[in-house]
Amino acid sequence: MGASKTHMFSLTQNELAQVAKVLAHPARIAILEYISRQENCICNDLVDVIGLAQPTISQHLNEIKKIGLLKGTFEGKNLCYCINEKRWEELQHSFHTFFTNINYNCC
Amino acid sequence: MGASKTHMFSLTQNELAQVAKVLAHPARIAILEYISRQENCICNDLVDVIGLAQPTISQHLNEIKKIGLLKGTFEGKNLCYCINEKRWEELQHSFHTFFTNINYNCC
DNA sequence: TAATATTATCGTAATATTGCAATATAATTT
DNA sequence: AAATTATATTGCAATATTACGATAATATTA
Repeated sequence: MGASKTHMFSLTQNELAQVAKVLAHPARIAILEYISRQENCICNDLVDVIGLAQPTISQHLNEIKKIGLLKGTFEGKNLCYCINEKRWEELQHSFHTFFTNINYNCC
Repeated sequence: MGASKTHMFSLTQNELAQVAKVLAHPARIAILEYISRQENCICNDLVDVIGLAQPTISQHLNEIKKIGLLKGTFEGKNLCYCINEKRWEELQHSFHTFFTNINYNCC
C-alpha cells in the first residue's frame, strides 16, 4: 500500500490531479511566476532568485516540463525556458471547468 | 533534507500550493465532484462510490476540510458534508488570478 | 441501556517527494 | 583542444503521502 490507485478514477480526474500536483509546491509556483515576468529565463537565474540548489531547481523545472507547461529554445548560448501559452490556456480552462461545474444545492 | 522549504516563499505562493496539493489526488477530485452532484452526502456512500476503504475516505475528506472547502451539518441521523460555496469561490478566484497574471512576452 | 450504524483515529507498511552533494553532460569561449 | 559556464543526472537521506486493518468514538434505534 501507499501507491495512489489511479486506475480507479477517470482520465479527466487523473489529469486534473496530475496538473494540481505540479502546482502543489511553492517553488514551482514561484518558478512559473518568475519565468512569466522575464523576457528571457536562464536556469541559473532561478537558482539565485528561488534560493534552492541547482539540481533541485532542475528537478522542479522537469516536473513543470512534464505537463507541457514549458517550451525551451536555445537562444545564443543559454537555454531559454518559456511558458507554453497554448498549454497554459488549456490548463486554465481545465481548472475553470472544474470550479464552474460544481453546484451547491446541498444543505 | 526532504522537507519543503516553505519559509522561502510568499504566503500567496504557499497558500496556492497548499490548495493545489489537496486537488492533487484523483480521489479528492472525485469526492468533490460527487458531493456537488448530491443533495445530501453521507460518507458511507462515498466508500461505495469511490471504492476506497472507509478510513481512507475519511482521511481524504479531512484534507479537503482542512482548506475550508467542506462544511458539515447534522441532518437527521447522518452527517452531511457540503461544499463551502464561499470558500470554493475564493479558491476559484485564486487560481483564476494565478492563471491570468502570466504573460508570454518571452521567446 | 444494549445493539446497531456511521465516522474518526491509531498503527503500520508501501510508495512518493524533496533537497542537495557529487558528478556527468553539453555548449561556449579563449 | 582546454578551460569555462550552464544544465542534467545520480545517489542518498529525510520527510510526506497513501492505504487499510484494527479499534475507538459518536450517534441512532430498538
